[in-house]
Amino acid sequence: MSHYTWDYEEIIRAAGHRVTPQRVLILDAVCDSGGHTTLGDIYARVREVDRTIDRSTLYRTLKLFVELGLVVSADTGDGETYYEIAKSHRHHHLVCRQCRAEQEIAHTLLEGMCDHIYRAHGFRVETDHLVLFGICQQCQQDQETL
Amino acid sequence: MSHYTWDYEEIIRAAGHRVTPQRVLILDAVCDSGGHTTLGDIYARVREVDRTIDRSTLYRTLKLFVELGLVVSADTGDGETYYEIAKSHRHHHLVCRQCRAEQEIAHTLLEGMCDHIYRAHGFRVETDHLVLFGICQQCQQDQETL
DNA sequence: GTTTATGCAAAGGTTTTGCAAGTGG
DNA sequence: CCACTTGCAAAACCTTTGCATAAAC
Repeated sequence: MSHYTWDYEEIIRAAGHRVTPQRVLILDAVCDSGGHTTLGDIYARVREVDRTIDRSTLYRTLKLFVELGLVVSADTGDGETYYEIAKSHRHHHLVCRQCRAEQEIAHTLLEGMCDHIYRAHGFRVETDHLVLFGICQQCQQDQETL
Repeated sequence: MSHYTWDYEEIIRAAGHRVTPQRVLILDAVCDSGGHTTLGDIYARVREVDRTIDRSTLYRTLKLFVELGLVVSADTGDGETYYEIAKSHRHHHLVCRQCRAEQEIAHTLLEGMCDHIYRAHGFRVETDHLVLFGICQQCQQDQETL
């Protein structure tokens, strides 16, 4: 899951923007974090490499990356925005309220719902990165055995 | 859509909290606003009755009401938290990315998806107030006619 | 060289918190 | 009465913005 597989520099330049060390560093950080991360986490990562990088740069850069489609953002509904490297397949996340574990799920599982909503309300759901909260299998089993 | 139908005072007291004029006023305001409202809106409403009520009281009270299940909160991703009186039926919201219009949808539309997820991953989705982003019917039509 | 991006600092906004005074049960 | 609540003020956040400097192209 590396951004090295696509020519991100070309994408940035094609949109009339410049490839700076900071931008490369930030894209690296989002990549290295694996799943989805918060801005605070990305900040900590880039800070380990470059002590002078500023939060405002991070905000501006992430906003740009989302616009360019290099990064997808997800609003969890709990106040924090999550960021993740754009992948080829649309997917979403399940986050367990108890153990905080997260897993990825295919977009296929949501397609039925999107259809239902479109048929009922004419509304085209475009959430490309949904985060659903609930209780994971493991925590359910742990509760039953109590 | 009135809170007078349930014994909210009993719920508050049962949890070891007190029924103050401010709390009653705030619950009234959330109710009167009909659908979902922002804290600023609630603040304006309660201020019309009581000029001395403070924002911090409002924050504390709404937080309490959410804990008690009297009010549900949702983060629409635009920086403000929305509040709404808890209703008997679970429901969710659609937010248009273009015109920012919001509409309510029945939980029924999500049940199929929840089942799919449970069957595929054993994960029990418990999001009781989901906010889905996309493009509403009106904005789709406006785009087509351009 | 131009134009864009950065870092800094400061501002704007929402939400939280410490504390003395007030009030519900 | 006593513990919980309130209002006030201040602080803690998160995010954005203006501007001079620095860097990319």
